[in-house]
Amino acid sequence: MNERLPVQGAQGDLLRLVATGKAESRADLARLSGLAASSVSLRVEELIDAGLLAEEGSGASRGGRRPRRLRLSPTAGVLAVADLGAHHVRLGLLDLSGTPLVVEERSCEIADGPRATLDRIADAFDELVAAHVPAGVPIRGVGTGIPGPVDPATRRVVTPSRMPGWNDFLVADHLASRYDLPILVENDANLMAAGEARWWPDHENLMVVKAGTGIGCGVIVNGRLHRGRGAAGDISHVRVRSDSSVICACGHPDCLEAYASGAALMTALSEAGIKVTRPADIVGLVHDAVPEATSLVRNAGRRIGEVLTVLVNFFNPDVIAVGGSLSAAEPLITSIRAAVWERCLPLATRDLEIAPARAGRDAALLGAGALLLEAALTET
Amino acid sequence: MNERLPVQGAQGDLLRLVATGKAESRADLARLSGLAASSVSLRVEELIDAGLLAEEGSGASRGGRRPRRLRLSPTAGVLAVADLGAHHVRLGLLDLSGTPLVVEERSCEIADGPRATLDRIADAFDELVAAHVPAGVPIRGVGTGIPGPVDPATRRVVTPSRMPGWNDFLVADHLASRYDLPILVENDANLMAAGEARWWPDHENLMVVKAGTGIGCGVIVNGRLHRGRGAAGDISHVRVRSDSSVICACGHPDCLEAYASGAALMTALSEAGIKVTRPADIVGLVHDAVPEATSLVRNAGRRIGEVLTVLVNFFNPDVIAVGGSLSAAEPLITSIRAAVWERCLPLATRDLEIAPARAGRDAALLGAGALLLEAALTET
DNA sequence: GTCACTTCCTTCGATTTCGAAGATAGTCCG
DNA sequence: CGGACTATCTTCGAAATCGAAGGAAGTGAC
Repeated sequence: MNERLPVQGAQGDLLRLVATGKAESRADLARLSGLAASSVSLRVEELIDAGLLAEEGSGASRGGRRPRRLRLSPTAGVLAVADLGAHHVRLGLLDLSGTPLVVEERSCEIADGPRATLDRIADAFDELVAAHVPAGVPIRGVGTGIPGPVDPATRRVVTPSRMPGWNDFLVADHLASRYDLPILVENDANLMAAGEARWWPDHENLMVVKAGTGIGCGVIVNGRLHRGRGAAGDISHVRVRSDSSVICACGHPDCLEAYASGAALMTALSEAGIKVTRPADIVGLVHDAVPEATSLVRNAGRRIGEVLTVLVNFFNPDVIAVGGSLSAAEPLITSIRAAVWERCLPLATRDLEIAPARAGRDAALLGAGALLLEAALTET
Repeated sequence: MNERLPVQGAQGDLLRLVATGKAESRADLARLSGLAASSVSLRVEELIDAGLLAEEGSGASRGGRRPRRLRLSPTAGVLAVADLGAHHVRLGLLDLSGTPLVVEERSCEIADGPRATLDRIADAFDELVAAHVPAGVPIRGVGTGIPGPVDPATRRVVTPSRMPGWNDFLVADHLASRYDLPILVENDANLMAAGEARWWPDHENLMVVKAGTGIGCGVIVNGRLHRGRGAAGDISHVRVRSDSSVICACGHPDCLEAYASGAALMTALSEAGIKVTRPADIVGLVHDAVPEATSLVRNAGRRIGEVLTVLVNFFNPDVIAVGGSLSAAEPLITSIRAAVWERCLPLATRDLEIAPARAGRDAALLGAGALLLEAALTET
């Protein structure tokens, strides 16, 4: 039921191109892969025989013979992916092209420790597979997002805050003891960035900011996730310019998170006598034009924007995609834009897009799918 | 006399591995290139026949037969490289492995405009070639560094400050009219980063800070220069936290450059009645333990370090190499280190090295050589 | 409809690349 | 100094890849 993908050599590249939607025909594959058309035909033949690809009707003509459209076979396999939060886990099954077959959310206390939590996720995977995957369709990979830093070398959780019992835990090894498959363990903001990247196909350098309870950020460089030492993309503990002085949970004064995160805004609102329980409530207040909320969100956007100016000058991204529950509040993005436009170098902002994230709520799951496909295709 | 490198297919990879010093024998090449040992032998044979590689004695044994050492043939060709400053140009000839054959500095006013300046460089190249290159050894590429932003797509100079007449000038095209060869035009800090990268062979992610009259920075991601839209790496116009308010030449208040550049330090020293004419003079004052100078340098280091904290958290480099004339002042690097260690996330600084640049004065020329070799090997 | 043209895909001989086996040339140790 | 071992490099048949040519299946103009 669980098998590694039986691909070798150039087959992997071709399968990837079809799975990511970049190629739909043998001709596309020849153009994009650099292989000779004849070699492509041979490999595609093998992939069809292996049950990984399928021919399905024909595509639109580009002025000549219509291409025979290639698709991933529905029996090619599924990926089991999860995104772990503090009090719940979002999980689902994807086909190899990253399309969700089923997604659901379950409650789950991360404070219960890694073993209990991961077993809970694995049990949920088993249930979903039993309910939604026909017999004979194998699982090809298992992945999960973690709300804390993950060392890319050892794939263990390192110095997480609010995750008691997880420090130095070898998440990948524990999952590997249950699944003999490619295993992905990655920071949740990084997964979100990887998922978002698919929606910006012609853009090589992205920053994806997640504005929710905390402030996360993932970076795509040259189309690939930049991990650094595992903390890459962190912007929440940058010092902001401020008159007063607030000590952040990390011990340093005046972190961005202490001023502009959903948690900080909720504290400020409740001090003003306005009751909110989730960051999404703030969006509602902004839509209802509650002045305190709008002003707070605008302020948060300006602060985030000011931090981004440094990074835009340095990194010159093509796109800054803003996601997370707070991103639905329009003033947030508007004021981020204003701060960046005002202060950055013209060359850096010339073609820069600052826009709401496109991938939606399942961004992290989609990102896990994208990275898992990559892992399944290269590690053979 | 000027010819493109006659390499095709896998030959390029092999030549690059030898030129960059990563491989010295056929066995090295087989290991590093992923090709079969037999294929490597065939290609090497061709490269030797083409006069690009040469066999030279044998290397050290690793417990078995000694390898036959491969070297670039001295007749393989030379690269002509320059690094343009405001009032002078440093230029030289390198062999294909990036070793300087001759380097010299000439005065040259960038304000004379692009045509006069570039022709002056090209004339200098011709003189150097006539004097130092035996007949029959071809030029394989021409490159120059520019003290301003270069659009990587069109390779034209964009919105430079202090370079009258250069805006939108197509530097590469102008050089191409004189040399039918691979042409490189790149920002000088980027070249310096590319040159420095060779001295940190096992490090994939570098920031190279150039602390001189101005403050430049180049970024190496995954071993390759990150260009962004042409301004990537800029850190000089980041806003710093400050009580007073200084307007920078760029029009914005409190840019890092206005506080921590060599130019700013010189202004502050002369206001204190201490006369200096070049940033290097400041280093002398620090060595002589002049308290005003030491204090200023320490302050500048702290400010630069504070900006770097943001970038270290975000980018997680393996190394920050500090070069430029000011970097010879020890307190500069010490205080950069202190600021970064204090404020950054532990995961980001765990194995981070902050060290003086290793490539020396010719870093930019070496970088130009490295990038030109790349261009000469891939563009065929 | 037919003719010129374009794109898609396959066939087939030529070329390149591979990999196993072997020749070559060392080291290390008793 | 001889034998076991290791690493380097080459030889040669097998397998993969290529590219030119051609068939298949369209579009668009007249």
